[in-house]
Amino acid sequence: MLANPTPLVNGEKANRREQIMAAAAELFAHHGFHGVGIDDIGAAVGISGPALYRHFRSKDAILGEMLNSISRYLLDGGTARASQRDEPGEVLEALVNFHVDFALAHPALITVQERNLANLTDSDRKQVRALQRQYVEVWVRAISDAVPGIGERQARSAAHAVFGLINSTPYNRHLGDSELAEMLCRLALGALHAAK
Amino acid sequence: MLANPTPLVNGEKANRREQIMAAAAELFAHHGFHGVGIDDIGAAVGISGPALYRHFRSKDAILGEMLNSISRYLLDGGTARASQRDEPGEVLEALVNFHVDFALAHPALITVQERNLANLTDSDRKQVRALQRQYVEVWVRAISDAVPGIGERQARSAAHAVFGLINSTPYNRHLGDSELAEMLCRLALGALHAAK
DNA sequence: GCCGCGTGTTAGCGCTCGCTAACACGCGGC
DNA sequence: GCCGCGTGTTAGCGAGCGCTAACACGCGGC
Repeated sequence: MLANPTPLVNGEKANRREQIMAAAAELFAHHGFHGVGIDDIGAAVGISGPALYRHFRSKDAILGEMLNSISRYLLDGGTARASQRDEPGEVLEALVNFHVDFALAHPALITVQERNLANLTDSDRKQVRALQRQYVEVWVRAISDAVPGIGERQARSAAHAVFGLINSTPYNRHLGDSELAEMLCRLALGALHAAK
Repeated sequence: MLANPTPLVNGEKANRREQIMAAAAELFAHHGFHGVGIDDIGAAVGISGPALYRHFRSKDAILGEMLNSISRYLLDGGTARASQRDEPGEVLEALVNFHVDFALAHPALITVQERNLANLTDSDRKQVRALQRQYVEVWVRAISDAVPGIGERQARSAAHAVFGLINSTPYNRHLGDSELAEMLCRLALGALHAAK
């Protein structure tokens, strides 16, 4: 699954840029952007610090590209799934499944995206914010359609809350992957059905 | 409400230590522990950098005391509320209300506690982790009692997920406080009732 | 009236950080 | 066979960090 033309992160046979981004994601998730040095990232992929500048313009650029590709992946996946279904309940369920799958497969990316927005360049942050806003809009529409009588602001709040629920995967290592996926989907849908 | 003998954070007439911790919390929440300098914290309370060392042994100590007092506040409040009720459903509801109130009143503290565990001293981290574990246990017991047939591991997972849901307050500024509180409580309880 | 103490200041040390410079080296194409 | 290019190395820069040192100053108690 998630077999991408330009794989988001796989850390296997990926080219150097992707290998670096994967390693950086783990480090940023654990220690925070400012807590990770250029040398740490280099060491994590078996080269030494300054060699990174053959692949990225700066340390900021690594984070920028990382958050941009995460946000774009979520937005593209979300809009695709939302447009493939007709039944409002099915759209919501598909979105929940999609987000849960991502959060389970890439907890480090979830963590970085949640914590490190403030460390982006102004222009990078603007781009990422725009993508995130659009992704939230997909959810807001789906929730508004599936939960009769809910207001738009309420739907937006519920969306953020459910993101928080699903994005708990980095702290949530007590169940097997498939069991956890099922649990998170059930909790998310249970929450949304109680939203109004 | 929250009228504490040793107020957690109030930023008003508090003594210097608490004033500093409140300012540091906001800064850490926004920029991350390593993204905030001693001079920034000083400036935020109207004194200059090194003067902080009259009140705290080190920058680490500020974070350590902050996270410790948050964790202790949650644990104490949680155990108190859990022991004041008998009906399982009421216990859970009281815990949800308590956590929601805290998350709404102190979004910056929520953010710091979520993101900066890794920046603690080893001994501080050990203490905080222990408190957090106990707090989770309070929830696990409440969930196990209120949701018939749920396993302990499932209850623990659900607890973490609901923490994520409630702790979305830092991103969730679209509703008024009381409306948001009601929404979060409803979502949290809706999720928990769907847990099994 | 002085002294000690609590709390503030500025200067500056030592270290680490992001990043650049200068150089090394293997490989594919003419 | 050489040359250029992609990708790596180490040395070192300037800036910023946490923290200490040395000093200033007002206030309450003897």
